[in-house]
Amino acid sequence: MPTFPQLALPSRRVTSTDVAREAGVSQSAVSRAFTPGAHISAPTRRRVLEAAQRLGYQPNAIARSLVTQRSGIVALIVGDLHNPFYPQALSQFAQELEEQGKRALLIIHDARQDVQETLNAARSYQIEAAIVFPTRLNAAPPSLGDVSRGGVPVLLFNRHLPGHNLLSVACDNFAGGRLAAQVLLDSGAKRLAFIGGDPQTSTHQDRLAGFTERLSEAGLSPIAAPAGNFQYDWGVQATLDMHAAGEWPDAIFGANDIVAIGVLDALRHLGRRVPEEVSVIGFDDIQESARLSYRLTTIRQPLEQMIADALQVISDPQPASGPRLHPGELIWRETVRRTL
Amino acid sequence: MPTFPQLALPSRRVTSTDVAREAGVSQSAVSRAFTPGAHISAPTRRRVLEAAQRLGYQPNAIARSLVTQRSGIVALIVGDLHNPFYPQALSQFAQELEEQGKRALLIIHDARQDVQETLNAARSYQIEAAIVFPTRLNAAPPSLGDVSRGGVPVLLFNRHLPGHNLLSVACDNFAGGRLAAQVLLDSGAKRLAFIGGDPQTSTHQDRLAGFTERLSEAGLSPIAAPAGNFQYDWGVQATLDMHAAGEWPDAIFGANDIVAIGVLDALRHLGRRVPEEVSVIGFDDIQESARLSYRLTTIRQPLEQMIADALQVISDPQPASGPRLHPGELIWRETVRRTL
DNA sequence: CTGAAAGCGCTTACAG
DNA sequence: CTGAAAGCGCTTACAG
Repeated sequence: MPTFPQLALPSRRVTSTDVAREAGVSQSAVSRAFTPGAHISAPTRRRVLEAAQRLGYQPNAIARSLVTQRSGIVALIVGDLHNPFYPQALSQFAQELEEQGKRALLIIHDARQDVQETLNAARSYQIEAAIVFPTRLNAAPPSLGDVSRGGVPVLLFNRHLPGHNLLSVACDNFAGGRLAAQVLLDSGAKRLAFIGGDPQTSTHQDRLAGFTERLSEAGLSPIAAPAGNFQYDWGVQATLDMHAAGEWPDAIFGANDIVAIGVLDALRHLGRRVPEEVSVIGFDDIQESARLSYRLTTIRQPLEQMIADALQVISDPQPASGPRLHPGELIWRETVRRTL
Repeated sequence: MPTFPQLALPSRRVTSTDVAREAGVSQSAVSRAFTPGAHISAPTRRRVLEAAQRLGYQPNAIARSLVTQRSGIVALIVGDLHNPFYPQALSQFAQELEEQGKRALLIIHDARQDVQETLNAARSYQIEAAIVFPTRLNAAPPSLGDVSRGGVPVLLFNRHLPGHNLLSVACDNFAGGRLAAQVLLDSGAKRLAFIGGDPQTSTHQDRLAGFTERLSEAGLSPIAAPAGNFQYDWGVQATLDMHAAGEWPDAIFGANDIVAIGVLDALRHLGRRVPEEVSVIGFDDIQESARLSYRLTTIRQPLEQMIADALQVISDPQPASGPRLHPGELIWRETVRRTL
């Protein structure tokens, strides 16, 4: 039979039945040939695989999902990607998922709509779990718990919702806040400020609480602790505002790295020397923080551990009992004054 | 009938048949109630929707895909997310896709494996199209075309593969390179350098070719044009290397913004003043470029247009006839010397 | 080990 | 407009 080029025709998709015919076996056999633990003889398997190869057969994961009731799809729900921390986390998640033979459905959640709706839309794809990156998610959508009761585990990453019994994996922000205070205190700082993020988030609250607690143990309290959001522009503006107000700290704890970087840029703009006049410390350890022009001292979130933990939790969801916390690690660079 | 709380039981998933029973209609009716253009009377529709509401029914998109042969899934394949340009593009794509009622499958492509394999894995999910962000993809996988012949349009975003008839949407990099040269020439530059990206990519090649062409029209040629990759560290290193070699340009065209930002940081590190001693121009206009401490003059890629175009192309794929090019736009900021 | 058959949860002609 | 029925492409007991 001569072969005709089929450039114009949309080639009909080839199914297991086609392969069965080609290989001279039953359709069940070809299914078994593609199912890891199945009972099938080596010769049969080989014939099937060869036939599949010839025909360009690829099992249909959609059909498989329908019968196995497992889609292999995990939804990654993210608000926005302005903070570089999230793309980093996102891509590591997707990569890990792939290594487990799963797929990541990326959903950009519009802050204007209800998370619940977003989750529902995802649920129709029979997702096995949803990981929520609450970049813009402040308050607790009361309905969020429903989904996890509906059989699909929902995990909040990098945040927890006090009072809601959701799965969550986060950095130990309270301890991290304490650590930041400790480092700054050790450097000799006396007038410390906190430039907050979104005040409704647990990340902001916990970091601030830890920071304040440690300060009070030293008989101090923050000379300022403005809250805003977790973005660069806010770090710049808050610093400029402080300067305009004449209230001048000798150490600043930025709620996260991107805010701290805004602080650094504003400080440079104002002509203040870091760390000679002001020490600055951040939180996250995003890649940018290591750059030549920042060299930001910061508390690193153990992303890899957190992701591994999150994946482990959703694959074997237990009733949540508070957030799962991972300790942050101090990364010494050049924005905090060395003790003499 | 009393209701029992079912906290411990994984609630069986409710199907259209359950809803049909609850509403006292046929299963077909409930399907119609959820199909936009279907013929169904308003009262029936309402009864179905109410029953669905009571039962918490959500149509199963997997089952629907199987019969309609349309999954509504578009694969977004990305190498790495180091260049902030990609997360930006990625999230805009996902958002647009959602607005069209589609879903984004995020696939992180490991540079060590064949793109073809990645594409095949995606294909098993019956994706309707694949958008490839070739962050690390240099050479042309010869098999790439197969997939597009297999019925699934594959579109390269922000790059094209000369000699391969793939769908592709990109910025007009050649014209952009010319524009960069023009701007620098107008500022009075005489000794111009290009700090390249990955030399195997069309983005690098086209930008360099346009740049060089315009220079030659002015009777000049680049005093240096080292190639490396599209990352920050390379921008730093290339600048430091130039300095060490004593070859000093009065204007630098960075292959993309993140490289140009590396250049800027290195220049600051070396104590060279921008733009007084050296002008710098980039390409992309990523968000970072607007920051207080960079204020990078650059050629903006019209991301929104490019994305809209890409989506339009994959929804109605025509035989590719070369890349679809969008003109870049000059964004004036503060790293190129103003003409006197 | 292998095949025939049922069934996953939908959509969509086909009759009425 | 509505329902009964076939069928999308698989997996998986059930017999052999």
